[in-house]
Amino acid sequence: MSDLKGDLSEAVAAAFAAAGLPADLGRVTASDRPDLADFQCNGALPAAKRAGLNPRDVAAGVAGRLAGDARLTSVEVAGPGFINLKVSDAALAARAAEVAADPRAGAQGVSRPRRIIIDYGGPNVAKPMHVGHLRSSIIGESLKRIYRFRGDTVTGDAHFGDWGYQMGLLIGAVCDEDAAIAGLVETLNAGGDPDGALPAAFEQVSLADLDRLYPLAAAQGNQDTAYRDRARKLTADLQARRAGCYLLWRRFRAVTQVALQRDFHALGVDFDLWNGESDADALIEPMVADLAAKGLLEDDQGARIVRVARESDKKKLPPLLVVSSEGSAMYGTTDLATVLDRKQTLAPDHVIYCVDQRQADHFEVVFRAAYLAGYAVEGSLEHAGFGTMNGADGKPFKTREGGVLKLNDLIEMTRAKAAERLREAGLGAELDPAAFDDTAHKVAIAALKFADLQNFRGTSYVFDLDRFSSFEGKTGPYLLYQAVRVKSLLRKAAEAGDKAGAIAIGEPAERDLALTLDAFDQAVAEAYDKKAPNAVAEHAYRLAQAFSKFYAACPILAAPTPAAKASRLALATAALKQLELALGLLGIETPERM
RNA sequence: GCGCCCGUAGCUCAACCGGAUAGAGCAUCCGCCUUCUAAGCGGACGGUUGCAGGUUCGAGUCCUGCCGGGCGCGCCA
Repeated sequence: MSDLKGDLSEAVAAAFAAAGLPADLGRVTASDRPDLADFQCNGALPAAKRAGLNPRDVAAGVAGRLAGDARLTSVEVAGPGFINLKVSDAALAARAAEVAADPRAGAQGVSRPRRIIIDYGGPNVAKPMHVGHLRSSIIGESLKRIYRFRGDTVTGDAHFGDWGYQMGLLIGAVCDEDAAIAGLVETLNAGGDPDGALPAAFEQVSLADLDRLYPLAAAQGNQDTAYRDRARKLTADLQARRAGCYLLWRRFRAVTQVALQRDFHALGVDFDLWNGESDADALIEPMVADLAAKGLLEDDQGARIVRVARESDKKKLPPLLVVSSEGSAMYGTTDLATVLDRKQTLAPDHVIYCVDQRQADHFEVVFRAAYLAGYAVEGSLEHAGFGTMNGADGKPFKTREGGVLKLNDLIEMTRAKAAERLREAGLGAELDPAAFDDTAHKVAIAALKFADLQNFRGTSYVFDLDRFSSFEGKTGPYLLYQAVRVKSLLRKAAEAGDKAGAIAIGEPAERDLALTLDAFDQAVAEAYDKKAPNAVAEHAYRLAQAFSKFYAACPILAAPTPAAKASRLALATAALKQLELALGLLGIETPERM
């Protein structure tokens, strides 16, 4: 089943071909001028250019061949050679009925499903998530759902940062602060069991400790060479699985995981794999040997590297640093090993890295090394970068106190506001406490996610607390509100025994709603192709808006005739289904009432 | 210094291979609840798309230069 736009494109393409013109120019799009037409085709302009003809004559020739199409009420040539199409109410009604009957609400799947991995470029161990982490999880989750919806087999991998220098820094910092721990680490390093039980002293280390110590240690490492060298050595010790470092690291990982799981769960973000950089560790040694065997590895300044620069590069890319002069695996090493690991375990057709745009160069280096080594097919690794979230001053977001706003605090803040708003609306008495909390949570998450996802992934944007916790206008709660109004309507209709029936289109608001329902497939396809969930967000908003206008203009339960009531109930039902599907693709859930 | 990205309404953001009159929300102002949830609907106001050239029948979109901002550039991740 294809949408009206697709059906009309076929008809217009056929008319182009019949007129001796390239059929691919017969592409139909939604009209830029809704006052003049429902759909348009601009293909006569380039066709005329190629053939050296007058574009209006070409357009008129094509229009003449479309005159008999029963779906069209008018075909007109306008401006320099646009072909304007108006579709009949009957054709719109038929399409709306298809959407109503389709579990996918009119959206098609891909013709050739692929195996996809989405790498969320996860947060680092030892650091609580702050608002900046919203983007990768929200965008990655939405992409995962969009790809899955279109028919691909998708694996989402958190890919935590848990295996680098920052771990060595933290081990050192914790030891400096607690002599007992320092002693234990030393003793265990000398000959303990890395897979043994955690010493009680290690259990005392909390996430708050790590959060407090990390920035201090990082700063110290930047200016103190001896401090840095010790951290590097501890990193190497950790990677060599010396028991003191390794067991302490396991504690770091555990306390971080608890907080991360809480935040991800609150956001409705779920990973199929909770892997981290450390999970690729076992592959590193054989991989290094393999790279050496393939002649890709060079010694340089005490480190071992793979050169990836090309003659054609505008900018000289640095090499991939595989083994540091300390013998440690680097960021790029684990990333490359992860590519290899995935090839062996999941054999993906395509991998999408949903990571901050600033890491574009890093990924280019890793991807090239992977292609050189034969760990991935050229072009199968893709960095879908996103922009940074800034404060009003254009710099990364900070609270008034100067610290970074923690994600959990943002969620709680927004949830409290949603609860207050729900109480004002009188739902405190109507819903039991559990349902009330659940609703407040859904409203808050919708507000946060939609505020982010309505922006194109690649743009950096200004984080504005008021906007993120706003419930009016182009916001998540507005979308939920429209869905909830339909649900309420359908409950009342069910009580009265009213049923949905054949769809008829008459009122302008009904036409607009039907046309908007038809545009869902295009929005999903665009989001898929461009890795841009904002296309779905935009469609969801337009649909909600079209429904709200329809709701205001066309009485449903009090429709003038039983047939009109049945038709409008069917339209409302279809709108709800598509809206909930679209919201689902954004990772937003709809409550029953609000 | 080299490279990448960005500059659109007072603010925050959109804009489908280059198409018609560049769209939303917020803010401001004016209307609409005795009828299905007013977290809503209707209307008004708001633009030389940073600047200057170029390509094109047609440029926010492509090319060149300039101005302004962000980011990256081998042992952090």
